[in-house]
Amino acid sequence: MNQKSTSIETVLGELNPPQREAACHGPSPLLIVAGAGTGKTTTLAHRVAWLIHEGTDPSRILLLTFTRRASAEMLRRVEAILRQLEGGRGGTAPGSTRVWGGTFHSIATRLLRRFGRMIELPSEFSILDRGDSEDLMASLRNELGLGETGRRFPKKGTCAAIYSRVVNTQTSLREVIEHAFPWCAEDLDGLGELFAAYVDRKEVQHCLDFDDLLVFWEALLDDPGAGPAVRKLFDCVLVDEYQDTNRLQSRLLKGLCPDGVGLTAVGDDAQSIYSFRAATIRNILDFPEEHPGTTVVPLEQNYRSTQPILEATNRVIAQASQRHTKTLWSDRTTGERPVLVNCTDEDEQSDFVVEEVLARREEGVALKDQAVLFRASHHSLALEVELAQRNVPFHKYGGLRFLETAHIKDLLAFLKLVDNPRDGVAATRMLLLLPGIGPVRAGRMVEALLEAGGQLSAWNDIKPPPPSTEIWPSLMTLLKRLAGDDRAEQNVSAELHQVRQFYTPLLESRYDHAAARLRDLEQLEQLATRYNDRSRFLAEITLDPPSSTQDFAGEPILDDDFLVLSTIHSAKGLEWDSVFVIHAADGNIPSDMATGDDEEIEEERRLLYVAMTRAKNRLFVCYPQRYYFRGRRRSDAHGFSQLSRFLTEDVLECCQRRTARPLESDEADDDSFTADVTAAEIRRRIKDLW
DNA sequence: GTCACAGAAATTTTT
DNA sequence: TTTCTGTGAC
Repeated sequence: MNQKSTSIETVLGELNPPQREAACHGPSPLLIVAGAGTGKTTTLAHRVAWLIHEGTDPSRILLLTFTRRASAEMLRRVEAILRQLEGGRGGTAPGSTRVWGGTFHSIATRLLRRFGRMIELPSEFSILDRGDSEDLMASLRNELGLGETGRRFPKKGTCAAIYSRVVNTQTSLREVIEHAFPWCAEDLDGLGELFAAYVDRKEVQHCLDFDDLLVFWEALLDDPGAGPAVRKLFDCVLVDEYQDTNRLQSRLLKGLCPDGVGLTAVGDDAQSIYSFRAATIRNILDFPEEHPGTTVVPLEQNYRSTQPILEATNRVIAQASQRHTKTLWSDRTTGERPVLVNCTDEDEQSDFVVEEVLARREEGVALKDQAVLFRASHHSLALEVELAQRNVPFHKYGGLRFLETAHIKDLLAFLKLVDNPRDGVAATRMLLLLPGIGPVRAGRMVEALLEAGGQLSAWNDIKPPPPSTEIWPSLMTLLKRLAGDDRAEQNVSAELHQVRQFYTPLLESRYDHAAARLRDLEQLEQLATRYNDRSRFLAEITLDPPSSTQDFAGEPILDDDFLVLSTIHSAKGLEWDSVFVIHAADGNIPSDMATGDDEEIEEERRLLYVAMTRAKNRLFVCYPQRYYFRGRRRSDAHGFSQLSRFLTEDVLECCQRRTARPLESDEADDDSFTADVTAAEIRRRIKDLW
């Protein structure tokens, strides 16, 4: 006993006073306002460990995080602390804490599978990812004839975005359209009709989309039977990244902890960057009113960055209009000031980044400890080409996911259909792969399937169109084998293998670069070897898709070193020794797509703030002065850009300024370079004569 | 009904 | 560069 309390003291001794106050706070509601790099993860991990140490049953703790990766990291640290407390006397093996950890969506899935029946939801449901929702919207739009009004109807992606916003903000369709999608005002009625059909169809098909997971979780909490049962599961609920939750999510917390007892939220209003997903900064600002008796603990000591970097980032965020004021400070007072890098164009920017990254590596900073951050996924394309040419390994996070590529979705459609034969989205996708089957025929076949209550045998008597007569029986055999009872001992990977054998010839006739795509399929198969439960595999891969190609490769090789390329959104919560923010020009940050109103612009400011605060020791902010308009006839057409409006004089005072062009180049080099440009220019001008 | 091709249009961030 | 829409052949 005595020895144990000594060691908890030692463990807590690693924390500064506010961190410690937060970690050891009692059961009343707690809001930790944690600035960038202030040891938020450490504090939260210590809090969980402290709760367990104080006697809370780990399986009665719910830890909600933004990604599953964040959840895994947090639990790993909790376990490490617990092991420390036990003095290595065993007991806390990795993965043994049994804390409920995951994203809102994955926890929703678990709860709904278990309690869904109490609100008349089938426990066997499939999850539609964003692309699936869009596909369903598209086919319903055609069925309803909404595209035939002469004017063009909003695209499927826009429809899905509007729908999701309505659900997540819990406001009326009219309001959402007026505020966020004014150009769709004329389609108000059509959209209403479409959304009604969408809701009905999901019900018939036993499918839930991402938003449904949250909506039905709330329904569970509101239900007189299920609500208390769910609430009874948890003594403590902790939420990370609270600034990026939406109204619906805050209501879920209220439903879980109506009186706020056992509730902890952690976040930083200055880092709220997900309003496009209906996240609202109001959640964190209003938390104390929503949960009376809240203790607010601010964390302001930054352990990540040097003071010179913080000075610049503090000035970026100081211009924000509404925020919970806090000034971050660090006792790492020495260090280089951030560098503003002036590049003539994008190629020079890429050059600069590659050179500088390699120079850092020479100094002993591994590639893995360096990152290049950008606003939009395509901003890194030129850099990717340059890195590939110079054999610099890199991983890219964010942007188009592996799972969203057509061939992967094709392969998974077979499995999804077998898993839930009512899943019309999967069925349609699969059927369209067959020659001679188009949207009309596929629609009829799906209808027949649904009428038969999802019995695949409904297709036994189908007469396929001539081009598919040969392949049809083998498809039916495949589906029956996958759906058969003897599959109990089958690994998901083995199932995928069977599908792949059937699918390969279809893929080869349908897509270019078949070899590369087939490799992807093999990797997916590899990934699936860890799963024996098909439903779980499908749910997990949908809710938490592998975020980079490399994630497929299983265990990372230890000496594998690579540069990180990431969208700013995907960089949330992470940190690197050296950070390069590229394309810091107006139009990119803030994005031209997001300068509609002041709130959007404020969010773009926070985005730049998030990017810059990822850096520990070195920070480079690059901007190309000139952009070429690619693709069109005149290859020399270009425009000049302005430095991002958020990098004001005030901020620049804290920075060094540099040009990307190497200064050491002697005059001869300079001359030859100029001559080169001139020759190219002359050639272009000659071409322009035609 | 399906498919292949052509031309036009749009183009962020993600559970 | 991808995605959508329209057209015409089978």
